Amino acid sequence: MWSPVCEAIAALLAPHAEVVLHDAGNDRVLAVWNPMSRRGAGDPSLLGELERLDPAGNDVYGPYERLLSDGRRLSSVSAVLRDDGGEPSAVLCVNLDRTPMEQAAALLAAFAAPTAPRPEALFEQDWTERVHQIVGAYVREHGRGVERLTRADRLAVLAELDQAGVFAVRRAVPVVAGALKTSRSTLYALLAELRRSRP
Amino acid sequence: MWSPVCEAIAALLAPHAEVVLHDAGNDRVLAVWNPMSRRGAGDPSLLGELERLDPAGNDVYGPYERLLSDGRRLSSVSAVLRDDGGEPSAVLCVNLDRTPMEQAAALLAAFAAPTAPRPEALFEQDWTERVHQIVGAYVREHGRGVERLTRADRLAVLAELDQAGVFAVRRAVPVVAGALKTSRSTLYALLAELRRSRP
DNA sequence: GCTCCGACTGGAGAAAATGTCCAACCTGGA
DNA sequence: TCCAGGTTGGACATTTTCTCCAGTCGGAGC
Repeated sequence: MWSPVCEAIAALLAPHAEVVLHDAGNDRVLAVWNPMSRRGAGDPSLLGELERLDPAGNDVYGPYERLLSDGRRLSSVSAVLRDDGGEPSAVLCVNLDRTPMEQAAALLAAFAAPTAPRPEALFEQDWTERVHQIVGAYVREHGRGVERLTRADRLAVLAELDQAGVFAVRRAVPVVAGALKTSRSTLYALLAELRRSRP
Repeated sequence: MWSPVCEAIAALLAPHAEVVLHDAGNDRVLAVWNPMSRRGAGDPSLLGELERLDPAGNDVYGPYERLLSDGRRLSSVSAVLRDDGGEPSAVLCVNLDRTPMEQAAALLAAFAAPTAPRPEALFEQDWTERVHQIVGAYVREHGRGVERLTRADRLAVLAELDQAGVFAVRRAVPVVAGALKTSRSTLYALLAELRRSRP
């Protein structure tokens, strides 16, 4: 039903864009045009996340940024496609490779800004939002709602969060526990495990 | 003695660069070429800072960034000029207005990155360094070594640090106290005062 | 020189936060 | 059904953060 739209979008953004269509009902990828990450009948769905992100009833998410495993950066937008009854029937994701533009920008920026320390760059004021972004990104990527994440998933998310320095912030643990819908206890346990494996 | 050099540099970087020559001995500005911030016989000197920043005996600092009150961004480098005896005799600062380049870069970057949340942008990993930068900038700007800052100065610096969210980081107070060469107690007192005036 | 005063200091201890532990409790699979 | 492994709330230990205070210091005024 939505295929033509997807194909058109894929064609329009031809060189570096991927279009993915998910089935909202059974957590499956329906089709991929111009694939960048290998996929086909994966597991994605984002209903869990959607509820959290969708208080205003807005059906378009992003553009948010994602990192491909090979380091390329994508700008992603997702849209919930609803059937006549207003129920979500599919989710459309468009991923645009940003690296080319970014390289150009970086080149120019480097001219303006010497190797030096960064601009004003104050501390992330609203790290709480940041936590949700990271968790949300993971959830979207893996198509499993927060409550359905496996232990390994949680470990992975924690690794990212830790990497991002979240736990250097005061009061971070309770917030993360909340975002991950888990208890403080468990979080500490996972964290310990994480640090044991890569200290 | 150094005037020709300064003049040459000023001329070379003509449009948007300022060159300032400080007397290292008596905390005075000797001369300014192509002034951007109004100055003439101000108070700058940075010996206090120099000692801290100069463990490796390197006499060139920066480029670091500074913010002009009108919002323009500068890339600054300073160099300690020594006399025959190896004693610091003057300090040369070159300030380059970065805004033009930056605007161009921003334009291009905006193309690559939609309005969305920022790139990777993880938490400042080394906020400690950051604290020193902020303090250092203030000290340089006001030409008074850390130990010679007035109460008001300290309050101002704290305001900046607080603004930058430093105190949301764990273990921040002792570090800041150290950087400000003051006691934890005093720091808490100042902080309380600060928050009382603007909560 | 002496006193007063406001600011600073180190240390003591309260309060809050962070981490650790554990027994009870799910939950899915043999 | 029972088991193993993971999770959980809560108690408790530890660490950090904050407050308080009595003592000190240095300058202004006498």
